[in-house]
Amino acid sequence: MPAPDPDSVSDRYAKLSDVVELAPGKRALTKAANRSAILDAAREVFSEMGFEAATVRDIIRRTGLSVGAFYNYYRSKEEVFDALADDGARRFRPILQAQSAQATDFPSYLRAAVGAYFNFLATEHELWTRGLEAETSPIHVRNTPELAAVFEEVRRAFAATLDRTMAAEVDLDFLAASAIAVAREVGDLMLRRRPMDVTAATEFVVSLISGGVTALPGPEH
Amino acid sequence: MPAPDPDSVSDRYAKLSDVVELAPGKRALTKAANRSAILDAAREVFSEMGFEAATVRDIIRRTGLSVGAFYNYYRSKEEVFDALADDGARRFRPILQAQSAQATDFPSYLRAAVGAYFNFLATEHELWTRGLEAETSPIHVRNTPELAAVFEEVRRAFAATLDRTMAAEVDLDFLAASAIAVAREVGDLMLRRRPMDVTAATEFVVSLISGGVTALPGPEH
Amino acid sequence: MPAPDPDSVSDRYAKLSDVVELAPGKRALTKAANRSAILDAAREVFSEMGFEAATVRDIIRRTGLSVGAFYNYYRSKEEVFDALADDGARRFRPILQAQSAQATDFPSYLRAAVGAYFNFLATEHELWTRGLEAETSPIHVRNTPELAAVFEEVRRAFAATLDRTMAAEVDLDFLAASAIAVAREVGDLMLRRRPMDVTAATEFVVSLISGGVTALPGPEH
Amino acid sequence: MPAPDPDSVSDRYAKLSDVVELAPGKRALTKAANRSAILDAAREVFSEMGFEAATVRDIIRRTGLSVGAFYNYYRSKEEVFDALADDGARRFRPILQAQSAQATDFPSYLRAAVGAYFNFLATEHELWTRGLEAETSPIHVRNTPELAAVFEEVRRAFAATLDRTMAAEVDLDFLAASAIAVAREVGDLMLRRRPMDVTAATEFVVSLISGGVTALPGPEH
DNA sequence: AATGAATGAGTGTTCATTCAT
DNA sequence: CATGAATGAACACTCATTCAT
Repeated sequence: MPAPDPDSVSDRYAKLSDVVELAPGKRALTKAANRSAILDAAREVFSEMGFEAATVRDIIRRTGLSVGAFYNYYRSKEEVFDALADDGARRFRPILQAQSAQATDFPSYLRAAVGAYFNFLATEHELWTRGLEAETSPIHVRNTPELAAVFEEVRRAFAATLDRTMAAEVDLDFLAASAIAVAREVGDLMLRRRPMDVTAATEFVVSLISGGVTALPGPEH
Repeated sequence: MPAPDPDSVSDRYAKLSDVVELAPGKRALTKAANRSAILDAAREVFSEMGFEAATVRDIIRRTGLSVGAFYNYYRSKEEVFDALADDGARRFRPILQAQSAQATDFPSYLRAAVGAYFNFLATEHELWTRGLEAETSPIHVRNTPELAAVFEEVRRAFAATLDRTMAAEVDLDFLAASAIAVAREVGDLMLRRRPMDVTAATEFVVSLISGGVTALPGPEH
Repeated sequence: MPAPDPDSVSDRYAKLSDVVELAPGKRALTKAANRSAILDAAREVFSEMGFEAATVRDIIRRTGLSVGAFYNYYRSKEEVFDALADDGARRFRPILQAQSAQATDFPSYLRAAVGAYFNFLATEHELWTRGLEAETSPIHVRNTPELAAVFEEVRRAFAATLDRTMAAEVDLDFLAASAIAVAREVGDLMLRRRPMDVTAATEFVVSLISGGVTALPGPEH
Repeated sequence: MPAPDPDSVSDRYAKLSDVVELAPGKRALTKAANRSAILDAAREVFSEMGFEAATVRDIIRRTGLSVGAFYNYYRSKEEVFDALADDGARRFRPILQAQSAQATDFPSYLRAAVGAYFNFLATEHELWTRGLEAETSPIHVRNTPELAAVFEEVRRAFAATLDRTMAAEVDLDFLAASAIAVAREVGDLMLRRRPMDVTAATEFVVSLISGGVTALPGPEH
């Protein structure tokens, strides 16, 4: 931690050594590619076996790089984990903002946020489970670092909207936590259904949170 | 060595010496105490660092016993984990059944189940965080074995009730998962509030699931 | 090792405490029985799994005694091993002496010694393999302590006879070692044949050592 | 992890870097040296204390390497053992074949095989007892993996020859076992004599097996 | 930078032995 | 003496991390 930290995922593509050549040279490309390859591999591995069980060798094995190279890009196993979280949050933020831009009241924000999340989920899903899909049946999508980050993102924005639009008499903490939890759980289920129906899932969550059981739409409908 | 193994400390509770004296002898007392001490320590350790990260040595360190003693009582790290799950389920089941006995429709069952769960949670909480309470801030109560078992219990009963009382047009999987998730999350929050208000938390969950945001009671009210 | 060593197998049946009662009391009987039970169990266990793999618990499990009792009778796992050797030697010595008493020249002594050994082997065999016989197929009778002791016994007597009756020009060390080795190996084989033919085996060894291949009798003949 | 495992140090002997330079690079040299150092150390350790009693740490202690390094080269304690056996057999086979090529009848084959074995023994001896020679007095060369393999080799060839050249009336099993045992024992003794006389030892065994005691040559003669 | 062998603390587990009861 | 729970040093093996090449 005394060192300059070359690793916040915001890749500093142009480093002194690379600048010698006019365009980002092969070196720089390789560097970015390696960094990203490690990240991808780590995503898969963490999602397949969880952080604890995953070994650094599991990760680099999928990249074709060497153990040593891993430590050139990330200082520790934990750092990749964090990088993954950053990465997820960075990818999710624009989606969230795009969808929730014109939402003003709680229901519209809720729909925007949940929709954004489910879309993100559907898009990313294959990144996390590239290939082996049905081989092992991971009853739950593991608590990947990116998911954690995304939740945090939503939780914040969500709470803010709630704050602005709801009367003070509801327990905002409880409500935010509940909504997030429902979204997480339903999102999880959604990922495992075929066909994967993002709209239906969104509708379910919005209805449940807004009007409770009685407001619920039917399934497959 | 897969055989019953008469050598382990475990459970030949009824021996001559025990029968002769009315109360369990000092030996038996110590045995029970140790077994329970290990269980308690394991509960704490698992809840603080999760099963993978927890080491057998972490567990026994808190008991003052030796590594060897651990293996006198449990055959493996996994066995304590399972014992914990059994234990939780065994303690929870009667509570759940007592509360949900006369519930016939979905709302009353929901209230019964959530109430049972929150009561169980409040009661058990100190078992899981004995002492160190605020020392580390475990953002989430970890997925302890007992919690897992309890969830399973509720999920089953819950789904059954749902099945009987709701029209076919709601997505039961989504609903059950959502209700459980909300209960889990709100329960978690409840545990960290002072004063700990079981009734309010129960009321919140029941209201949200039944009638959505608009049906929600105010906080601290 | 500073202690008086209560354990050389030559059982000191009468100990101070036992002498209080006139005849060897129940205590003494039990003591002798326990000591012998441990020895028997150890014999089996060592012969089944070898010294290293055998555990003290394996041994006492077969006696119904407690671990503690084991250490009342023998100071260590190694000590039982040694006791077993002593025991075997002590049982074998009279047999050997009886058979070789009137032997004067080398051939007659050879026959006597080999015969004694094979008889001993046949007799003891069931002690070592009580029950499970064919269950596992121990390609070789394990180098039990008693066997080692018996060999030593024969080797000595053998060398002595050799010394007296053979011209100085044969290599006595080589010869003794060879004869012993042959006896050991053939004895081993003999134990696994059905019917077990002690005479044939003896004849084979005596013939081979005396006259070489050309002097050999046919098998099953 | 049962898969070929590209991560272990082992044997991707032909790599670009190795092919470019004529001689193996320093890296490769070190690797080969370490692998061989471990093998040598294991040979010693197994021969001194036997497989069961030997610990991986005993082995690596003699190499100056770390525990981890051991597992870079061999996947388990058992694997070194097997490697040792393979190694011994591989070294012995050509010697045996060279010597027994033109042997047709039993006596000539016997002399060839025994001679081959004793020569092998004499050559290998220093490998097994490097240094400590007289320090501990290993009454018997332990049943090292290589010895076991070599025996098997001889036993097979031996039995084959026997089969072809001897009348059916001798007990081939007894005879093969006996000859092997004698060779083993005499070889053992030979190793401990100074000067070490391979020819005399061979002569002794051949004479004894062929013609028995009366055919024996004198010692040191 | 890349490589991959080396490192050694740490893991779950076993077992000879001790000792309070 | 008998008992069996407690002890802790070992054991085989793993893995994050370092570092010479």
